[in-house]
Amino acid sequence: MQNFGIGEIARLAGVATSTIRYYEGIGLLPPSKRVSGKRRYGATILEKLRVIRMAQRAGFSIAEIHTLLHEFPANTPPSSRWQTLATNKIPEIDAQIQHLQKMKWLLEQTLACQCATLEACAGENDAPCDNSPSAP
Amino acid sequence: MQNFGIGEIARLAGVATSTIRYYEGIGLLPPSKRVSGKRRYGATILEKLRVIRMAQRAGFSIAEIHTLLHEFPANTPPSSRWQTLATNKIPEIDAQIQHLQKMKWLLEQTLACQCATLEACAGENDAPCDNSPSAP
DNA sequence: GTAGGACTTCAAGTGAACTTTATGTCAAGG
DNA sequence: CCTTGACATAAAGTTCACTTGAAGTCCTAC
Repeated sequence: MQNFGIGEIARLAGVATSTIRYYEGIGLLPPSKRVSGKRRYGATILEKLRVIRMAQRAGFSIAEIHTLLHEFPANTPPSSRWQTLATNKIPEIDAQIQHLQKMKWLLEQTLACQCATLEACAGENDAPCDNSPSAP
Repeated sequence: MQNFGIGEIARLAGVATSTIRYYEGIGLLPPSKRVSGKRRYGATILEKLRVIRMAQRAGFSIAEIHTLLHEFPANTPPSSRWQTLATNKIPEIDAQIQHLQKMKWLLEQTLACQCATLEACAGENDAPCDNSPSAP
């Protein structure tokens, strides 16, 4: 069953081989079986990579995914793991959506503007929100 | 009129002095007048900094702000400048909003899930969208 | 005259998530 | 026997928008 080389896994999972090695290096994936020095994988690695990618797409950082995968007591059911992280993440996502909607509103305002100078634009249209990426 | 030191401007504008020097270094702000080697500013710098901050909050990168400020023909009215960039930016923002909404949906799905393993979760809930930050 | 504070420059560091590079090993094919 | 290609490691590079550090200048106050 342990039949795939890293290149094949990378192609099947749609990631770079360097990414897989990197994940292993930071402990996101467990050290793989080796055959004469080379990594050999079974199909389960694909599911693990899919979990990682799904979590990334859900907005989790690598550090958070590490928590999700490895920092719960061994018998914690996945639903609890997700819930712990997701209940914190959803308000973050809501805040980001709000911020983007204010950005969009601001741009639509300025599209309609006829200010004589950029400075005048800035003066008339206040900052869209306090969720600026640069805000503390 | 050219009465403010960089520290005072930084306090008034709510940015760090290093940020102002950095902006000048990359050409986002013009080289300032010097008095015995030290930067001296008039009040217009505050408006320039406000334009920059507004543009950042509207989602523009430093490079895009540079375009906005310095890479149009000198007589281009500000409304045209904004429009050129904003019409490209708004669809980007829409895409980001969509992506975040799908992330939220995905998290809500997994909150309700009872999968036995994380891998099962990943298998049942497909990737939220093709707008992944890691997508090409 | 010296201590303090604000300023100067230039170079290097930060963080996230990888990618790229340099160098080396290994088995298979011609 | 030799080349090719996939793999290995370790270290350094990438991007963005700054920040931090080191070393020095300048003016004011005591």
